[in-house]
Amino acid sequence: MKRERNTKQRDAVHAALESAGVPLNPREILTLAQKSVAGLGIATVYRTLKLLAGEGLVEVVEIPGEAPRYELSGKGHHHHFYCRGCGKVMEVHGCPGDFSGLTPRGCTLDGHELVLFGRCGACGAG
Amino acid sequence: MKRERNTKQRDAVHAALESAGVPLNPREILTLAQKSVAGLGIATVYRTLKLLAGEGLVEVVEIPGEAPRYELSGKGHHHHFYCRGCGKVMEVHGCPGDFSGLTPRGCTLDGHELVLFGRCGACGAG
DNA sequence: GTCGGTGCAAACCTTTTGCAATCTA
DNA sequence: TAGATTGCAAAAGGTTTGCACCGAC
Repeated sequence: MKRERNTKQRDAVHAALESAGVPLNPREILTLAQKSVAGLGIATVYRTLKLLAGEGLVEVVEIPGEAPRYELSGKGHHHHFYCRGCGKVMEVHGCPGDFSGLTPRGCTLDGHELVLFGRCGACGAG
Repeated sequence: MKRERNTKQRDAVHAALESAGVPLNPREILTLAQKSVAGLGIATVYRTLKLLAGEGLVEVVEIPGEAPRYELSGKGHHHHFYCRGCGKVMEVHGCPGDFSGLTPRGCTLDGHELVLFGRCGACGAG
């Protein structure tokens, strides 16, 4: 059996996500985490994210047309709003819920992903 | 002004999407289209897809964790069901519709993307 | 001391771009 | 003929992997 070890790199990645509060991409995570672990490499960020995702501590947020972002899990079921103006991602609490009526015949539904698009207040309706 | 020209390459890409009926990724489109245009290059597929998307003839289908796929537009508003077993993508007709209640305060909603996950009949409930 | 984790660099993959040749209108 | 389009190859991201060294337990 393979036990995992606690390292400052892993803490730094986790802490970066925690302090940000919004989904970050690996590059942003690297920048943030390097403030506590100077020599941190991007490869370690990817490895750590994959590891944390495997543990269920981190979730992947996919915005169509964007690189994957990562956020801490444990926030309960939620979705995201993507601002086409500034690219900012916000959490959307609540969920329309039951999509079973849309499921194709013969298929079993076990999850869904919803992303809202628009413009945030700062970017205006333009 | 820049007028577009009709080329066999463009026809081949469009025909490939038409014959498939389901969203395809660029590689699959290349393979299909090469049956009618032998020397077709992947770069042309990408350029053509972008061009067709700009014209509104093609739409991008993003499945979290998967490479982008493309499908012909003009099917009206719909979403997709992704089978975790075989990776097949099916169309989902109908839409829960109004997500304006979920939109963050101060934000303007102008679109959404919904993907359902599960297993198709052939892949069982496993 | 062991063996998992890390950093660096190279490898990979997908997508984009530069450029000369080609083809449509 | 003009200029958009193409194919090839190189470039440009983003992500993964090999390997020797480092560090947690």
